[in-house]
Amino acid sequence: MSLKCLRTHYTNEINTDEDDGKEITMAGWVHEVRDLGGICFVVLRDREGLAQITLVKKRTEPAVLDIARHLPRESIVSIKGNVKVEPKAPGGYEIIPVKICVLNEAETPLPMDTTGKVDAELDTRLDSRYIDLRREENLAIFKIRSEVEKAIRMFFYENGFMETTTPKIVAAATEGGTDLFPITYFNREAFLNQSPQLFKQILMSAGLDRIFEIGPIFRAEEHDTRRHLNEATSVDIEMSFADHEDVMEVLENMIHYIYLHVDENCKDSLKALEIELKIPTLPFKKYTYDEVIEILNNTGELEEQLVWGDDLDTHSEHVLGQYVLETTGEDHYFITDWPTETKPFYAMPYRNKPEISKSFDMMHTKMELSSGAQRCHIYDVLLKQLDAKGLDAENFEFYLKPFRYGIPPHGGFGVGLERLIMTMLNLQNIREAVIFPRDRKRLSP
RNA sequence: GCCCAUGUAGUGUAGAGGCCUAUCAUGGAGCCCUGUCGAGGCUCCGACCCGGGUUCAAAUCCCGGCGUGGGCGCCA
Repeated sequence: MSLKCLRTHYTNEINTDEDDGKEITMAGWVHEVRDLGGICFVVLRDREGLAQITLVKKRTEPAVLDIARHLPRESIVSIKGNVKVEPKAPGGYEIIPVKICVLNEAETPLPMDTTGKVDAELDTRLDSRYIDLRREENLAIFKIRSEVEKAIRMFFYENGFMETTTPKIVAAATEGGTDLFPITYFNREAFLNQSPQLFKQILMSAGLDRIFEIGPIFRAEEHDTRRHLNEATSVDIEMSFADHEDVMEVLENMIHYIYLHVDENCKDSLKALEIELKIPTLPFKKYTYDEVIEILNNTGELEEQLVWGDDLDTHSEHVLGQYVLETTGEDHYFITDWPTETKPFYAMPYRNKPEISKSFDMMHTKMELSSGAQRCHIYDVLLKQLDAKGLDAENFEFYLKPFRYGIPPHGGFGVGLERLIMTMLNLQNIREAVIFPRDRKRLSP
């Protein structure tokens, strides 16, 4: 027997104009049971919403009524019945049940409330994600995240990019800058990769021309903040015969495309989250690093003046974000032309001004979302830059060799997907943007 | 890693030395009730993170541990 007979319709698939009187079967979770004595309402919930099952005492078989009245909340049921158009019912229809099949009874008490009557702390929610996602507004985040990833793929396929997958287990601590998780690989030491960077570039030498990847990255930093994860998702691209200006254009177009797609395709989820999307305006405003330093030093909001060569700390990022928002009304903007020494070795220095590089960060008012650059494709310069960062070229042999046998000028970026979701949906904690987040303290579930 | 805050029923909270046999909501069990509401009414059930200390007396004050939240650093 196929399980198809357990569900003919999702709760949002009833058409009140056509389906009145029709026999249907719905399956899902018992959201609520309200027994008023002579009449009893069971609210059934599935992924798409709620449906009211109405049992009138006088007209319902006692056995069915008895089952309904004693259903523990969140039990799994399949209910066969007839659709009755009823303006009083939420959704405009109710189901008059013929048969209630209890597929799995839930224990009580539940680890947390599913109806929105009682709040739960994030930690409690994450411990019981399977319950947490039964709440519409929490599931909505992941319905949107799914659409964001779909939009990213659509955008890149439409723009001539190939999707790739690169290894997450690597031999060497690649770029420097961040701590890596060491692992045992058979009897050798290995690491979880911090970024697909080096592999993306090798693929430019291979001639793949334009690639993108959506995949996990691992950072062993012991930071513990609302905007950091130890396992995150990176949207990475690399494109050949392109400079940093070309790359920034792709990035802003991608962000714009995603916002439009979500705005168009996630109306219910946005409503559940009470979010009105603010579509960013193209092109994004660009500030050079030099301009940023000057702007920040003129705000009078820094305790200490910045000097050329400083990286921006958290406070500076916030002050700058506010400044940009107030002067342009936009959340998204670029900071370009960073000092070469603040950027990784693979960033391309300007030929006539090697102390600055063809690199950029793409910022949101609240935090950095992306960084990218035109890459250095000149073997000798690359060696020099590795050396300047104190990195040993021998460890990068697998990466460097392709640069000797024909690699086009190229560039790319990486975007933190969770940060994108977080800023888009105004989430207060980045963990809300991951179903099962990994942070300094959390390794389960 | 540093700093600050915090830990009370399944969940979310009140309590700030004795009014604590610990508040309220939600939830669970039971009873009453025929229409949309977070339905309502009544009865009952269920908790002070752990270990020391101060005190006649500790949920409450102190110390340590652990957990959690936030900020910073670092990082994306």
